[in-house]
Amino acid sequence: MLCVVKSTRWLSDDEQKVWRTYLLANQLLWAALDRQLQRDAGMPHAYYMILAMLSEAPNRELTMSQLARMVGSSPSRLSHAVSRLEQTGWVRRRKHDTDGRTTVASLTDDGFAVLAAAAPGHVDEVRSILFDPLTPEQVEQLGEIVAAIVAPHNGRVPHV
Amino acid sequence: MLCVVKSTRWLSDDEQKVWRTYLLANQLLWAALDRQLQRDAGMPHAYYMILAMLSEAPNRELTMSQLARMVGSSPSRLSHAVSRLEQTGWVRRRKHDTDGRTTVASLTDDGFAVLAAAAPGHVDEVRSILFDPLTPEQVEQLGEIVAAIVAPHNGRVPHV
DNA sequence: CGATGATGGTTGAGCGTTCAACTTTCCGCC
DNA sequence: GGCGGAAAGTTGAACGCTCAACCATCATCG
Repeated sequence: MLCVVKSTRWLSDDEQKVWRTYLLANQLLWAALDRQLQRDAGMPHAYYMILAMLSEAPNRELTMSQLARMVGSSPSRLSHAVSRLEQTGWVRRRKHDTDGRTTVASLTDDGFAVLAAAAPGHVDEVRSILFDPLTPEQVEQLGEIVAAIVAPHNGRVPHV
Repeated sequence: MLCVVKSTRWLSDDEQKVWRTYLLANQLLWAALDRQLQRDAGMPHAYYMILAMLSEAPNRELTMSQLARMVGSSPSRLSHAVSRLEQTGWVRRRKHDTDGRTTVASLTDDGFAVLAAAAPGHVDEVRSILFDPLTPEQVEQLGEIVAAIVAPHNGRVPHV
């Protein structure tokens, strides 16, 4: 008779250590990133990403759906976020011309200015925490590793 | 005359790609982890870590400070979390015997049971998302990479 | 002994996120 | 044309986290 009960393969000591250190590194990274962005731009990283994606889009505007997919957030989360960004005057909402369901978010000049002001500090932070401590080979290895992690979920970006 | 204005070293295309993919991989990981834990144990990952650290501690109890350091959270965050875990009956608070300032949190039997029930699924999830897609060499490389990222912040765990 | 600062912890308000409804608009098809 | 379902967004409540303020207790040193 086949045993159909899947027994758990626990983590080896090495894996355990990698996992815990990974968690720590992540905490480090997010803490630094969010602190820096909150201080210099008055917004969390998720909001920065929204502005960044909009700034790179043609005419600096995107559908809510497109935007949600690009920053990997749920429709609800994005809607709340854009509402807040609208209050600060960095993003505007308007109805789509032809499709009555969709609304398109556009980056205002104020929003772009804030983004431009925050970008250098943000890049410096990413560099100093993630890239500077690594050798060029390690950066390359990291690239392959994250690619391998993302690969199985081909395209399907989860709603965080 | 020396130029003291630090000009930003922008990310190269390769670095940009690594960074974006890293963000994506992270989203993937946290989304899956939090979804699984929320579904199977009814708690976020931060709470799981609290229970896990307590379960490994002698007599399954730890000072709030110790606990906060181990899970890398601020005193405030931990206090709120433990309050909540107390309401569900998974953790108990009591005053320290000799030092009147410190309070010690202890894992209840219910809390241990919940943790034990959630652990296998959690480990499976970590394995299937992080370790399974990687070759043994890549796991080793990842270990060195995260170690290199953590190293500069020697011991100083940030309050997330 | 008493003042001073350090240590350990809690609290409340505000913000961001999630989750489950819900509305509106569009599409396909009888 | 009208009906059922899919697609696009929004909303409100509950929850977790942050930040600043705060309280209590210990340690030190004059």
